[in-house]
Amino acid sequence: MNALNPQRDAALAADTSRLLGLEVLEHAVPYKLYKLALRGSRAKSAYIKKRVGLSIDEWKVLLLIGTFSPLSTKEVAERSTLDKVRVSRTTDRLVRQGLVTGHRDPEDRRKVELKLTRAGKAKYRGVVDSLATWDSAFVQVLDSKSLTSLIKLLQTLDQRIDELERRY
Amino acid sequence: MNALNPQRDAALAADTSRLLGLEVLEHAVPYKLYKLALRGSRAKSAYIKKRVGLSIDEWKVLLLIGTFSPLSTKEVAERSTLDKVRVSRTTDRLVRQGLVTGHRDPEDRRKVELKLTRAGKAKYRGVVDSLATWDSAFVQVLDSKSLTSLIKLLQTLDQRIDELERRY
DNA sequence: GCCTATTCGTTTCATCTGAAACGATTTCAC
DNA sequence: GTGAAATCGTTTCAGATGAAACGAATAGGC
Repeated sequence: MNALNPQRDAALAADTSRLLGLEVLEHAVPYKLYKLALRGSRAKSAYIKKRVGLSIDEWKVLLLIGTFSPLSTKEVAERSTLDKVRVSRTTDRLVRQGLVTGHRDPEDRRKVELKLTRAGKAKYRGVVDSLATWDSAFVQVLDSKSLTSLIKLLQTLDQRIDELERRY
Repeated sequence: MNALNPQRDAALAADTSRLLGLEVLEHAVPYKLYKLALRGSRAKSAYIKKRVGLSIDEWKVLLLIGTFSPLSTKEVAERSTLDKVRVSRTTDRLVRQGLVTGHRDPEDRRKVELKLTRAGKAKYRGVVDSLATWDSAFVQVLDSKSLTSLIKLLQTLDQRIDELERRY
């Protein structure tokens, strides 16, 4: 496989006529970005699974409930990238593990008031601690200037997606 | 039932979230990175789906076969992020669409020689063109210096994952 | 040659997934 | 008030998923 060559990559990304499949797939920025994000997510999840024994969905939901308690199923869905079906199933699992309680809201009996149990709070602290450890270790390779620059670049690209979604 | 202490619990949660939870979930770099990559991938896939009518798996496999033809199922799996089961099912769909042929390799009758049909080659050009259009439009918001910088940052973080996987 | 181990691709099977349908409840219009 | 519409969370159902089992073919040791 070819050595990394940022300048050539940039040129390739901008020059349609010279593109072949290989370059598009393996050297284009979107591909690198996607692969990095996926790898990072998987590595972090494996780490958290090992330390607190929860799946991605589980610790995400637990984190939200622990932080904003009490929360309804819908509110958890809105604050995460999970849909309500998935949240419902995840909270069900958390309840069965004795980490979360889900009683009907007396104010509106359609809703469920999700709260952490004592055991849930202990898990919550474990999740928060693991996340903090991993995330800070992750970005520690970057000095503060690089980190600021990265955040700005990501934000720019995020806005770019808005534009492209409108255009195409 | 466990004895709850709402006031103390609320204070604890709020305090913890201010220190860690909230920042970790919504403001941390890994989260931004993941969200951007996911959004970008979905937007691009929707665009390609609209232009050439293929799913992500389908155009990825088509792209690899078109670029390295002939390729076996295993080779496609190795060059992509898909496992062999997934590749097998995807090629099956591509064959049924008349875009790919899969004859047994006469040299080694366990293997399948995957090649593009005439229609497959037309699709291939459509995929390449769509990818080039999207990818170059995507990174066009960044000047060449920013792009180079971004690529370097991504590479640094990718290596960082290697380190963290070894450590934890 | 012969027998075992390995490789390749497909199929099986138990699980996961989310759109749509659903019952229960609340809100709104009248 | 009464009935229609909307909201909330769960369940259903048809399709997707991948680890493991599988048959077919080849490679390697003797």
